[in-house]
Amino acid sequence: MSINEIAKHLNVSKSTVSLVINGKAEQGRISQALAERILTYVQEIGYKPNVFAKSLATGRSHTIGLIVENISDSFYGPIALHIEKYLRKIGYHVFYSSTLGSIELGNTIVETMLDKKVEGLIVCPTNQMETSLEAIQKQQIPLVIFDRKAGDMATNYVGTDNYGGSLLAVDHLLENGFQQIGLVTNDSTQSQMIDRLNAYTDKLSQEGFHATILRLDFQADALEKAEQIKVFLRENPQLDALYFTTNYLCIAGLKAIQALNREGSYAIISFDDHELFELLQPAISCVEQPVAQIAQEAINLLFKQKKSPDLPLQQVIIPSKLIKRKSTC
Amino acid sequence: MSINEIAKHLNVSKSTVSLVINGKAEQGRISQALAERILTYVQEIGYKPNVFAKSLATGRSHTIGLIVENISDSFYGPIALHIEKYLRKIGYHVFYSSTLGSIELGNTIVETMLDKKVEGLIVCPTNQMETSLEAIQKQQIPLVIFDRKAGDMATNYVGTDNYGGSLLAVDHLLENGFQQIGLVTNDSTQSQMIDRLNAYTDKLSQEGFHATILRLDFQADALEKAEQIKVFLRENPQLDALYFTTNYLCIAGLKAIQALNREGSYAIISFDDHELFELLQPAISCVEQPVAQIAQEAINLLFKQKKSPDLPLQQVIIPSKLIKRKSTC
DNA sequence: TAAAACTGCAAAACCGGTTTTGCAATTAGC
DNA sequence: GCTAATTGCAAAACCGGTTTTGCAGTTTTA
Repeated sequence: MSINEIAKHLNVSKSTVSLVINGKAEQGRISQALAERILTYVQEIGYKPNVFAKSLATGRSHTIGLIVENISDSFYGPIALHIEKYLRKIGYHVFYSSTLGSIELGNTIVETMLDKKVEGLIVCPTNQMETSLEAIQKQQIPLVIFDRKAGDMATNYVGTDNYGGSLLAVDHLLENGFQQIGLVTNDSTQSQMIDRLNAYTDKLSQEGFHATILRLDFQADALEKAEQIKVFLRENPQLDALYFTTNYLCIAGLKAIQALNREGSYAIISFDDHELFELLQPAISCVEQPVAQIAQEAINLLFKQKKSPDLPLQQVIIPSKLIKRKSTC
Repeated sequence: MSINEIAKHLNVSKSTVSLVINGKAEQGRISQALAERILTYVQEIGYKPNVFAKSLATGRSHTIGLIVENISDSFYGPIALHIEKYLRKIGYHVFYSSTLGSIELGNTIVETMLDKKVEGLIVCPTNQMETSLEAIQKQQIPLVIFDRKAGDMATNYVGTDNYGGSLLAVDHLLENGFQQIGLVTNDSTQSQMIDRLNAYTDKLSQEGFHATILRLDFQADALEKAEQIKVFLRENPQLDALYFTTNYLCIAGLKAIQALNREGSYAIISFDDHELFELLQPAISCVEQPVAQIAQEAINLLFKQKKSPDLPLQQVIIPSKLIKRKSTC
């Protein structure tokens, strides 16, 4: 059933029907009697306007795009949930895509999202995504970056205080008397990883302790990572504590420790919480990122920019929290 | 830049441009020389057809909808990842939505997905979703249900062999000498839960053992569930083994056990694996659902129906696998 | 009481594509 | 050498909405 057929059936013009349906009867000077007749009929047949035609005429898609590294990850999943839940309430739909850290994929994903005419994008950028992101800004499409910065581009941004959170982790280990702290991170140049790493090296050099760092291949799978961690642990028998810069690295590390039968030999702390960390023996302390808050701030920024495109770009840094799970650590 | 402007600039008609762009130059009897001239210009200016206009004209959205219970869950997340990854390759985009088990939400989500003109739907149904699902079928939109059945509706369906998988779990406990097996499930009437429960009660009654069942409020949060499990464990001190019908119930159960200081007192098995189950002490055995395979089968069924709408509806049951993680259990 | 303003709606223009039809010019067929 | 078929493209119709304009008929205003 189209608006044309409705108009024909009621012997009115389709412009009249359109105005009435969209609550613009008054502005279109349609009499109340006619408006009611139209509304009644529309209700009766359960008319739903064709979304393609509507979008074509209005230029609006009521859709936003969410680009994350991996939707099945325990950090991005809850963010995706929150975003969709909130946006649905205000009449938006969400396209999602996972870059899996691939530069190439990241760029094509941005391109196809733009082709789909999303009204806004919330993006966890891959490396070298700047050109694509600039294309978004050039098209005046609201954009919020989260989790890590996109090079040194000026964008709206939401993230946790990675440096500060990382300091909390290192301090916590030091306060509990651990001095041989190994850091396990990946080799990416992403800002959040750099920040976490820097806090560690700064603090250790400041205290006069030795920094022992393992940089894992970002693209390696979990098994390979665990293998490399095993080698690292064997080569550094002096370590009494391990700091993992993300939870999936920590999981790989725990598997490595288990494989070496060294359970309980290390004080362990991780950036990012995980559902089961509190159930492990001993439980794993961590620096927690407030996921719902990150998601909500991203939405806020996005709609702020939509409302006032000329507002200056904003950076929101959310403090992270230390969760202590053991007495010894 | 619109197709009209291109046509004007090249002094040709827009129909010619459209035919050439869509590779129908031959069928439209456009000379190769003109076709090349058009293609060159189109490339030069980087023209992208307006997706709204294209969809309006063709009736196609190249979009499918994915409705799950919770996108951030460790079962649905990987399914969402796989579906999006695969569909992107063949030029489709994916809208997602989480029902969170709410009947009301489930129905409105289906409605808005239909309004968006998705070309297909992959749905993990809530209770009482039948009317909405029938609306989908009436509109001839390809539909695949997964994880659980939608009442006794005839639909395409993909799921694991819940009864068989559940038998594997119970058998495994029995084979290892445990005879006082408690079952922790939720109170939903969803088919997959019923199947898992039935395998348990059937097997126990067949072996002449007593069934001890806790049905948790489906909507309760994790903390409440853990509390109820604590009560259950206190009231049933005879239990030597626990079978949880999903991994999140198992997690709640582990927390309850920890709170009661009864670690190691039970043989534990769970339906659905979890990233960290293998790291726990003792590690948790489970019945694993092959997530990627479920996702791929759902896609296959969807596109089969798209291709041949009159094909009979299909049910694909994928065998589940027992993962043994301890010597004692 | 004639010009001005307002009322209530239809008609038209527009959004940007796809697909069918039509028509002059050329080629083929006999 | 005249008709029929084919070529190469333009023009028109269509998808289904929104928004602006136009135009009688009525009511106000001076």
